[in-house]
Amino acid sequence: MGTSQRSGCPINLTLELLGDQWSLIVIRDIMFGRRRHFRELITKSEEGIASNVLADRLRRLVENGLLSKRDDPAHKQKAIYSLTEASIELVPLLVQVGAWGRRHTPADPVLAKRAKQLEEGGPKKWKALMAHLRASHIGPPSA
Amino acid sequence: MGTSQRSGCPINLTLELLGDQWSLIVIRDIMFGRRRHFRELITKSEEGIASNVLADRLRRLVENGLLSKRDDPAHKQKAIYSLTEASIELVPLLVQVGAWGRRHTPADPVLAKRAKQLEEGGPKKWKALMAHLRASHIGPPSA
DNA sequence: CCCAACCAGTTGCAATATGCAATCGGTTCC
DNA sequence: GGAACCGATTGCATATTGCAACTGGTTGGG
Repeated sequence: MGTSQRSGCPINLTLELLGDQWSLIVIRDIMFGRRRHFRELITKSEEGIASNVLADRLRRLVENGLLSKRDDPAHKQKAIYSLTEASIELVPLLVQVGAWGRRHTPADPVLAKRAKQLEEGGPKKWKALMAHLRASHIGPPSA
Repeated sequence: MGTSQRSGCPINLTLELLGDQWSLIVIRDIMFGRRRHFRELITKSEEGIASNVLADRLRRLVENGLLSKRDDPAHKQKAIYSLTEASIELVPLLVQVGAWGRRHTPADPVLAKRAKQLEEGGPKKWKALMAHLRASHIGPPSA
């Protein structure tokens, strides 16, 4: 799946990276669900991702610059996954995915609440969220 | 793949419908590439979709209300595929997919040109495009 | 010190999906 | 009447997914 390069269309290239059932779910959980470790992603997964698939997706997302991985200083075995600038810039895309899902799928109103707030908050709110994510995943600019 | 219902999250439900390598490519080609027939989608496909996969995706997209299918009055064998209101409302989502791809993938500048224009045109331009698509795919409101 | 719980994955296997090329029965054009 | 065109379908090799069990190592409490 690596260097396929079906075409240079930006939509196609994005789908080659993220067009599967799980990649955006993993990013959603890290972005909105505050998960940072493998175990958290597995055990708190609403959709029940399999551990081998999660391992594969995390590896590929890191490989493609959508996540970064580092050791947890407090625990030799724990790995901390963080969003990168590239994945933080998926916020507007995810907002539109949520907005469409809210209107055209039988989405649970409770789960759709955050999607609705982000959608109605507009670009201003998205940018605030993105700034917040940068602070907690990438750290201050001079760090 | 039918009634999986992994969760009621709007992002998840959207990915269950459209989260694969080809569905959004097919919609992109119908939406921006003015393809309306099976043959057009196959022979003019930049990415080279296989005919069995295209047949499957068209069937599923029709089944899920993202496309409609009708007979071509001018040719007994031809089927005309049209966008529906649901897929026309994917415009903002596709704009964001294109916008992200333009920034974060090695997209061809020529192919990225329309993505750039739509992105920079803002919601006003998207709505104009959506109105145009409604006119040519769904027909006038009182028809 | 010891053991249970926890850590990030890996392995094996069956089921499913994809990619590819050839082909089908029917239609239309010349 | 024959070639080109129509929307698919078929058969087959390969790749991906889902599931459950398991691995080697770490940590914290008693």
